[in-house]
Amino acid sequence: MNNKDAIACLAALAHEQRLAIFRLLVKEGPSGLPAGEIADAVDATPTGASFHLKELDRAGLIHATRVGRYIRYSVHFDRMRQLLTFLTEDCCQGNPELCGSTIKKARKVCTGEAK
Amino acid sequence: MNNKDAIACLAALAHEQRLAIFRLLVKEGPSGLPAGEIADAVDATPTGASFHLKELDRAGLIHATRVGRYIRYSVHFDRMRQLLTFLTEDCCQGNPELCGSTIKKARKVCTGEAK
DNA sequence: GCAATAATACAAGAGTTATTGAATTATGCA
DNA sequence: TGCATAATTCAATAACTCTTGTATTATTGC
Repeated sequence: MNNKDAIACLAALAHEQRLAIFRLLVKEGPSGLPAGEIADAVDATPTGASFHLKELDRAGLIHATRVGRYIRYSVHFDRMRQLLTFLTEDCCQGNPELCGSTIKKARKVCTGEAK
Repeated sequence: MNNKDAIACLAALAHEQRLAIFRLLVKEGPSGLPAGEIADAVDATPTGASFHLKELDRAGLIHATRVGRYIRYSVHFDRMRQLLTFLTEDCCQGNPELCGSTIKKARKVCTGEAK
């Protein structure tokens, strides 16, 4: 994950309906939900939901799979973890105790790093 | 942290210079840096840096302290943790093994929750 | 008080992103 | 084939955000 990727992710999430969609899909897990159900859940028009889903997809945060006449969307969890890692990278110059908690440990857990 | 707060944080971070500023300050830790040094580090004009610092401040992600004629900015680490928590909340309906890693654990560590 | 430095505030124009409605594509089923 | 459903694409307008330059505020030291 580089700066540009992270900005794309953050911009994608920085919108009321897109954030609601993302959190809905985070809760839902890998099986995801079809576009129509997502639109209903966040009170979006089909057109609006489609636009926002495309934005999240462009950022790499979700991905689409056609299942019959439905298109199911689910979170791209690797990408999500990469983003969280990026935001907490090198926290407090490697001294997590400085910020009063353990963001660095969190990062390790998020990413599965053993470092 | 509610939806509006999270959107403010994400929008604040979704900008090249602001993200660079934020990451610089995350690395720097609680002591922070003065505005001028930040502006130099991210190649911003004084006016531009001021605008972007204000945006990050408005989102609650950093805060300002005047020290003599300098204004030092540092990360508001609690707010940062709240944001990471918000994004990973109720991941996979509480079954972190579903997403192939341990985002839920990460969240506990981020937030210091014992739950 | 005055000059210099650090930083912010304001205003205007440019650029980008969001919303809306109508039209289009893809699939399933009778 | 023909119709209904699921979802996307396109085009136009509206709304927002960023950038730039100038002016202003706050602080230090002579």
